[in-house]
Amino acid sequence: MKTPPIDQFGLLLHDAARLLRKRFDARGEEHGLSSAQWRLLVKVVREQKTTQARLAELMEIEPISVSRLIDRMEQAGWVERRPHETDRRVKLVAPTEKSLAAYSSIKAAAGDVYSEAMAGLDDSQKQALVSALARVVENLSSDEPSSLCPDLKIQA
Amino acid sequence: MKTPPIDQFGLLLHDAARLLRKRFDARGEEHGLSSAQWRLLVKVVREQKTTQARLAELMEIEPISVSRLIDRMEQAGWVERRPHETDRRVKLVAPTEKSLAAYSSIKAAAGDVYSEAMAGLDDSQKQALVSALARVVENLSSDEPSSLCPDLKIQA
DNA sequence: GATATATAATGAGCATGCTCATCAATCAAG
DNA sequence: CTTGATTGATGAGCATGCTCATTATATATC
Repeated sequence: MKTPPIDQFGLLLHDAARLLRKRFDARGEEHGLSSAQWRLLVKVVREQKTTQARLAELMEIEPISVSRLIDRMEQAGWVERRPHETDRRVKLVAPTEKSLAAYSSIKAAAGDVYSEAMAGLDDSQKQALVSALARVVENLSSDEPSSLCPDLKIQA
Repeated sequence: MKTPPIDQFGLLLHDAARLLRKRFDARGEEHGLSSAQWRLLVKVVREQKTTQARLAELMEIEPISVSRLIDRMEQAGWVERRPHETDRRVKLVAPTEKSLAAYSSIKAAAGDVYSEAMAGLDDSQKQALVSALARVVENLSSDEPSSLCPDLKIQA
């Protein structure tokens, strides 16, 4: 296999993400959690009790998307929505016992899928891949679409 | 910024793809083509006249997804569906004049977005990123979900 | 206290992917 | 020729993201 041209970047990135998601969801039949739900659950477990707005900020998606995700996850018994003590606008999201019990085994499954995805790359290549992706995310997360920020360093 | 741990791989890949898509679609207001439609249009222009089944194979997505995409793209005047001369099951998809006229300028816009995404990476890092992504796609495209194929080489 | 603004969550509706199921047309085996 | 399997396209319905708009509550300012 030859090294692909740079202009395949978008296609490759898109396909890799889609295929990884698909693979994870296929594995997910064991636990009944989609990849999007898994990403959210990781945040919820780490934060213990969080507002939906903070989850949206952490995941860098829109609050409405969090709302829909939590709708389904609450339905499936992965998380609970509880009222805030003083601020009645807020709903605090907390993991259920079911989530905490399944957490480590799902984490292991995620690790397996990542290993499959990066099979054949050595450790330095894996590290370079993850670092480069982090740089891409950082570049594209900027508020100003045209700011190229060439001075930022990824490995500083 | 520190080098992120490997277990952020899925999150980073997902976010990078989503942000790239979002950035492209934002740029797309100039031409009225979404990133998914752009991916399909590239294939259609290259192949000139193709069946939807072949497009699905090329894009590694399901035929039904191609069908829906083409529904919208035909509506918007980017492609045409024509009957096959002998096989009445088949619909041949062809680019319109509008597509051919806009092709190069949209391609340039895509290149701009890729440049933004990979800003701050030097040429060898970009090449390594694209190669690694190609390897990931190859790993995950395999029919057998558990085949790790450790002997395949990316740069051979 | 009254009013204006900001924030948290969500409703409506769309795009892009998926699975499962269906229909029509073709091709292969007898 | 007929039966049966395969293939090309699509319908139904779901998940995950989005934008735009709305509702309810808090907070800041006059």
